[in-house]
Amino acid sequence: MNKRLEGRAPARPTIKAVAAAAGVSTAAVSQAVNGTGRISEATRRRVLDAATELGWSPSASATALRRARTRTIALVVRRPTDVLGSDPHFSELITGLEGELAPRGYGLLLHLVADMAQESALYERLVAEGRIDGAVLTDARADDPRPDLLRGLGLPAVLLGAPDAGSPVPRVGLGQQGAGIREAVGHLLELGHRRVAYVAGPAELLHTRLRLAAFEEALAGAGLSPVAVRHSDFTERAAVDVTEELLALPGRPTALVFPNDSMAVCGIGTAQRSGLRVPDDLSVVGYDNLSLGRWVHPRLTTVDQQVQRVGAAAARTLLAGCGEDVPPPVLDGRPRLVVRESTGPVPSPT
Amino acid sequence: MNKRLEGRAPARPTIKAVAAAAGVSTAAVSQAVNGTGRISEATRRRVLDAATELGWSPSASATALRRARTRTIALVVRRPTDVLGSDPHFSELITGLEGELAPRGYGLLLHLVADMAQESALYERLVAEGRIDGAVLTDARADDPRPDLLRGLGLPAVLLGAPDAGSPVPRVGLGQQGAGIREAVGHLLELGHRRVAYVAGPAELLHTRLRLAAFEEALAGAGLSPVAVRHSDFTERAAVDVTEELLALPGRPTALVFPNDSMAVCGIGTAQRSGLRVPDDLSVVGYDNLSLGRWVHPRLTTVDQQVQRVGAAAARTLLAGCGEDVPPPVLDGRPRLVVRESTGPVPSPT
DNA sequence: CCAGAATGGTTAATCGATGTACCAGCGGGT
DNA sequence: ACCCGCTGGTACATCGATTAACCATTCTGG
Repeated sequence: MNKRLEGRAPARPTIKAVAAAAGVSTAAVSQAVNGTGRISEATRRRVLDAATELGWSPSASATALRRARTRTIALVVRRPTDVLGSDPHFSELITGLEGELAPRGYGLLLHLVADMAQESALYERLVAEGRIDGAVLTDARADDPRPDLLRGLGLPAVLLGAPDAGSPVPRVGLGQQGAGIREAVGHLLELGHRRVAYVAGPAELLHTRLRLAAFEEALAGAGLSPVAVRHSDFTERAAVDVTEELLALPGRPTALVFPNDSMAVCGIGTAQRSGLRVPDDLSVVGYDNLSLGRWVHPRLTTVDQQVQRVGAAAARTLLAGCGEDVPPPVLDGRPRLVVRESTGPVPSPT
Repeated sequence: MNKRLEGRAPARPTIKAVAAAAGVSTAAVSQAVNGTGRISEATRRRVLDAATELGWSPSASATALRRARTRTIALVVRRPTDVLGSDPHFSELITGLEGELAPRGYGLLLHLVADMAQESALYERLVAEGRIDGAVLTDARADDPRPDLLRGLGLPAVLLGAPDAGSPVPRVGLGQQGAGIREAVGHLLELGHRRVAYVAGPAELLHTRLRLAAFEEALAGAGLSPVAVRHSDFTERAAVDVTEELLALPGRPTALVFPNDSMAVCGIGTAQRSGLRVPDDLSVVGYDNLSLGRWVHPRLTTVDQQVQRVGAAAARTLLAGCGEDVPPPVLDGRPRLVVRESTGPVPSPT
């Protein structure tokens, strides 16, 4: 054993080795593996056997260079500080994406950034370096710079959110985004609630606006208006602060609607801490339908928006945009309320 | 406007374009940006200016091919089914990794697999394709095939867990893994608990064993032994089932220790549902110190193992293994108990 | 029996960047 | 004047795979 060679990475076989082993040219190997060109079934099999024999797979870098395709998709997560609150959301999304990407040999490149400026700069760099074939954009903003940016860069992308034909990049998401919130409000109204408050996400996010509009509209349909609306940054900290503030209001709301489940759980905790019982004294509605909500006490009433399925659909749309031949995604349905234990009849006024 | 060109991706500038713009050869450009070779400061600046002018960055594929380096690290998440329970853990880990990788131009390639067989196969493929420079291994097993596999493949890797000099790949983690659990048991004993049960993670995971050993040892130190020990698969579902079972035991435990915070929260919910008050009737300890635990009711007593810092250290170790010049990670400290509200004095026997 | 078309490959250029080997020019020592 | 060494660059092979263009056989039909 040569000391210098110890711990050295074993040299990977190249297409040349396979060609030599199969007794053909490298071109033949390439054609055999890719199913292009004209190769007899017999040599094709010889080549494939040689390839598996040597444990060869085409070098991703070489292929990427030649074909100008990396088979890599970017997912950039933008989080102001340490917003772990909205993360289970991303876990589900990633699960959905991976389910479609992995079988086709695509990889998911994950990046974390602090703000939109960094995010834009990152896309520019990734494109300039030719590192990715496409990008999944989350957290659509009302005035989102990314679709135009990526279109300008020529990078395929999908934006998560309600479908919209006019967008520079395709949008993928359940239709009738407001439906879940409308259903939630309907549910609360049926239970007799009249004083309902809304904890919203960051005002610049598109879904925040859509849901808030749906919320106000649904209340207005019953001749009511929100007790209060507060925007938040999705942190659990904010959930607690806002909840405390809302519960201290003169005409204390009897029901609270949150923009995600983590916040709803924290809201419940805050209410309980201040001596209120959920749902006896206060009803709480979440959003996302995380598995956590099914097991806490009380079990969380929430809106299921099928993030995982949306992720899968987004992946398919994106792959199609990358020239891949995939069945077009079917994404029917809409956000639906899941009624559990955190909502109940309005407390009788004492 | 030619119809065929509409919507076409704009051609990215190459090193040739930059060379032409600066009036030098491509070799000069390469040397200028890499700081290698012998280039006068004047031309160096001319080249750099031309590069920024054209918005050029070296093609990642070309560089990867030439240098056999991709500047990409893999993180493979293995989850049997849909274990979102342990995911906030990964969010923290990823945050820690990204903090070190991104500034050095490294990307994080994320993959999800169902089991160890798939995970091993995935590494083999990623290496065969030359897609990655290194890998972060989580969830160390007692008899883990990955260190030997990756060493055999010649791929730099780090395994998260207690440092261990004898391992085929470096291990990064807080020392004294059992310290947190020991502290937790000590805390419970001080509160007067004598009947403590332990909900463990999957038996095949190394940290499960370490923590369990620490748990039993700490109890033994007080002349006690666990009321019961149950293994689980980290799902919230399991948390509920196991909790129900433990609470139905003849000599019902007065304290429960869980392997992560999500499960602990679900355990609390289950106890509450069956009419027990936490911590009055039952004390609960979690693990991980997720932000969620700080806000639920009751606030969760848990063990902080600083996943984010461990992630940063792992990234540095890995980068060093990839030949990058990084300051060696410093990872002092140990898992520490964070006492909050979910633990209290043992209920007086009625 | 031969033009013309399949069939089944091969040769060589190419993708974009890197790095070694080489060269032109210039100043200085003798 | 001549050789040496230094500075500042250039030419070209190379990384591993893909692909257009081309060539050698064998069939096919008239």
